[in-house]
Amino acid sequence: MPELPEVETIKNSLEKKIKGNIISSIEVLKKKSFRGNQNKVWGLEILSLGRRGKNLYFKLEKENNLLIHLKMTGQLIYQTKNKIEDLKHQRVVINFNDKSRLVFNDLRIFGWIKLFNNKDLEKEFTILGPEPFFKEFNDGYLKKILTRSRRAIKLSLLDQKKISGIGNIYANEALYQAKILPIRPSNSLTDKEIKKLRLGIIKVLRKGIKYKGSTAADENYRLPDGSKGQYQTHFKVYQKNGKKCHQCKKLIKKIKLGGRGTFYCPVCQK
DNA sequence: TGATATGTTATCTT
DNA sequence: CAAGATAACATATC
Repeated sequence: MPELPEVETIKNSLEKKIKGNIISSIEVLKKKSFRGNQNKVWGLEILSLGRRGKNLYFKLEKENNLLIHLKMTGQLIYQTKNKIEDLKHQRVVINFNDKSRLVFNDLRIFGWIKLFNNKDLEKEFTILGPEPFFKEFNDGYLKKILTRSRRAIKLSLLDQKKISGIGNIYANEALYQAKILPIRPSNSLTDKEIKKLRLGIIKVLRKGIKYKGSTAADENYRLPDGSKGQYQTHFKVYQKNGKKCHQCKKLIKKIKLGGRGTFYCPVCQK
């Protein structure tokens, strides 16, 4: 799924391709997938690209911004003029002056592109918790949000209002890295465990970015050139149920937590 | 064929 | 009242 490392990878990759491009038109093939008046941005230049949590945004001229959320199956595929090819689940197509285009392809139609002015975009971001790479995400902050809750620690990691950018894959991997069981109540973690968890989160996210995100089994995540990420080859627990733990050789277990697949080593994680 | 996968949000419950 | 739990969204795949 597109989580922080996947969206960061798409941002970095797209930046080289579309920064400075001028939008010639936007075709909305599925109404649900685009909110706002797409005609307002015709003729505007893409000044820069940014990411906040799992959100990607393009800053345009005249204080316009396109905010994009891929949800679970969204893809952003860039095609130059000699490589134009229709995809199976096209929802929005952004055409550029140089005849290249960016296709928003989304199987399940949960994802969207929204048009915002600068002020409203800022407002959208205020509800999100700090990025794991922000200074503000320190041991004290993590302790503060965890001691207030009795929910399973994994559910706290997935809460975008508390920490932004972590999804199911990286939550599972970070907890393995920190040797903490996903079902532990958030407020039961010791100071030492909180520190290990913070470092574990940062470690797996950095590794995810290094390998250009993960395209696990049955996943739709793609880079803008259509290729797959490679972090899935480094998973320690995600979708590894029934396989041996790297450290202790016992079998990785799978349970459900908050309706989501949850993977852990019953020996290494306490 | 119905269960399964998942990010976010609306809505219900404790 | 707030926090937590759960359903809903849409669709391909097994």
